[in-house]
Amino acid sequence: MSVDASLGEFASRVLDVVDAIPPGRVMSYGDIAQHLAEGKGPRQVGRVLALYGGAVPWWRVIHSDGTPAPGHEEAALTHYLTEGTPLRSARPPVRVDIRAARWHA
DNA sequence: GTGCTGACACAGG
DNA sequence: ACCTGTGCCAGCA
Repeated sequence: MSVDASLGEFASRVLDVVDAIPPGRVMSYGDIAQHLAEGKGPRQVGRVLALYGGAVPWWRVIHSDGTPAPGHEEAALTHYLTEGTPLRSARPPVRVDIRAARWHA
C-alpha cells in the first residue's frame, strides 16, 4: 500500500519509504535513492519530497551531513525535539546526529 | 537539441 | 562553518 497511488512508481516508493521511517530516526536523500536502487539519484528523491512531501514525515529525510531540508529548519527542529531525535546541534545550523539516528529501511 | 535549475553528495580551500 | 567546483539525473523553457 503506497501513500499515493496516482503518482509515478518512483514517487510512490519514495513516499512509502519515508513514511516507514520511525520517529527519532532519519535517512539521507542518498540513502533512500540507494535503497530504492532504481537508477535514480538523490536529487530525484529531493524533487519528490519538495513536491509531495507534505503527506509524509519529510523532516526525517536530511542531507548526508545531518542538516535538514533548506527553508524548513525551524519546523524540522520542532519535530526533532518532540521525537527525541539525536542532535549534534539544536541551534542553527541544526544538525542531526546522523551516525546515531540513521535508519536502515 | 541546448542550457539552466534544483529539499543532493563529495572533495577542496 | 562557509563557499566553490564537479558529478549526477530529471524537468522545463
